[in-house]
Amino acid sequence: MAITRRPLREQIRDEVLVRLANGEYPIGTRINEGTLADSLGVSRTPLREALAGLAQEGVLELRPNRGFWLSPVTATEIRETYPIIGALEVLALQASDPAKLHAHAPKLIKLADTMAQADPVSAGAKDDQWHTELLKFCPNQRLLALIKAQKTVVHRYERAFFQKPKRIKQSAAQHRRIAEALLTGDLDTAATELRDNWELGMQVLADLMPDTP
Amino acid sequence: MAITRRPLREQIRDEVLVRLANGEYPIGTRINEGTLADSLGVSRTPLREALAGLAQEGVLELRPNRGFWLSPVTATEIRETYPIIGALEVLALQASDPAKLHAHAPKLIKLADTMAQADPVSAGAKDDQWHTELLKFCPNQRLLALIKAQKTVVHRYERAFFQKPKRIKQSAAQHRRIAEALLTGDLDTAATELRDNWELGMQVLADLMPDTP
DNA sequence: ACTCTACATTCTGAATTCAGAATGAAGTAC
DNA sequence: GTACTTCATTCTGAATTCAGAATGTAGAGT
Repeated sequence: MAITRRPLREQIRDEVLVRLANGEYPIGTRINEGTLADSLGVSRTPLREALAGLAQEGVLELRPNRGFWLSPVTATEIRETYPIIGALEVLALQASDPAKLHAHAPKLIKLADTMAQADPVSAGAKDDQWHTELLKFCPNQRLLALIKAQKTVVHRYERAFFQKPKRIKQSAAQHRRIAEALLTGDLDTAATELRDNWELGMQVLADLMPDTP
Repeated sequence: MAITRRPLREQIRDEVLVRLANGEYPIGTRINEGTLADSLGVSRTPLREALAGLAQEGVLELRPNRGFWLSPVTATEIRETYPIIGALEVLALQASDPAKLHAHAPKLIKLADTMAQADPVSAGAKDDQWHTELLKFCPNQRLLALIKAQKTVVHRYERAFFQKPKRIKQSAAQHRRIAEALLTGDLDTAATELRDNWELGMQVLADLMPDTP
């Protein structure tokens, strides 16, 4: 067995993200370090390190002498983050080997079709999976890490997006068009469609958010 | 007077970055937390928080049970980071108000000309200043913060780039062309030239680096 | 009744302490 | 003389403790 000596701080990070995704902490409230540390069964030191990391990524907010807060994500924040992810994914796509993308396109088409029939609960995971597959030939590891970090910030809002089955279909159709463009070797179209894919997410979610709290 | 109660961890971060920029710590060595904490006059707790933040950005490396290391930047890392910065700056440019860019172009041209005559020591600062001025109308604060973070990683290699006066001139000329494109409202050309500007930096620095240590 | 102040409580930010992993040196076997 | 093992030392990772800031409440004064 692979002896997993993962740093406590990383395990904490993952667990906190899971709890956030489950909506266990109400938005807009303060995180009580002591209470959370107790509930996790660890001390405040590694917990603070984990929270500080999440704050640096933008998942949490750290107010001086006021601790960590789950500030409600504003429409502004959505409008700022999604274009970043879009641009980074386009860059990752352009950095990938076109031949490999071409060979991989059929699988991406299949995955898109699977997603089209997914229910709102599992659609988010399918969407994630598709994007991961799309970028798996990108050799720029730093870029992939950065994309992952940015996605973490908005990850818990995916659920809201896929609430309406229509959007699942819409998004899956975009995925299909991207994959088809890769099949014909039309990288420019693929890039444009990919940007649009994130643009759609931005528009929908920004509209759902309170405007300027 | 504005009573500055800046968190210790941020002050430490800045001080460590200054020392890194001054080349006070030899590349490829381990950072001794205790020693550094003593030399800074603080305890290891906030120091670790600061170092963890730098590690997350990629300035340092954190090996499990081996502490923080100043791993030598490889050619690979340069080749991975610069395109990211380039893509993000292009996005920031495209998100800016064209009218404001147009009005600001003369100042950018002037700054470019100033930089063309700078010596290798001050050229880096001039370069930074120019890029800051270029992006100052970008309304996407998160994007600007991300760009700043990415630049931190490669910042201490700027010095090497501007060692040769020829490169200062080259870079300044690119800046001028970008500004001129903004003056005529040709945003596409400006974006392309901006990408090339980072491409040039990447090529030169990657060649200077040891290949695959 | 309302407001302002003083004080007690709670929580964060930082220092200190403790436990366990990694490193290096000494000693022994071959 | 060389290689392997054992043990002491050093350093990281985590827990605990301490100091000071923020918040909430009770009581005095108007």
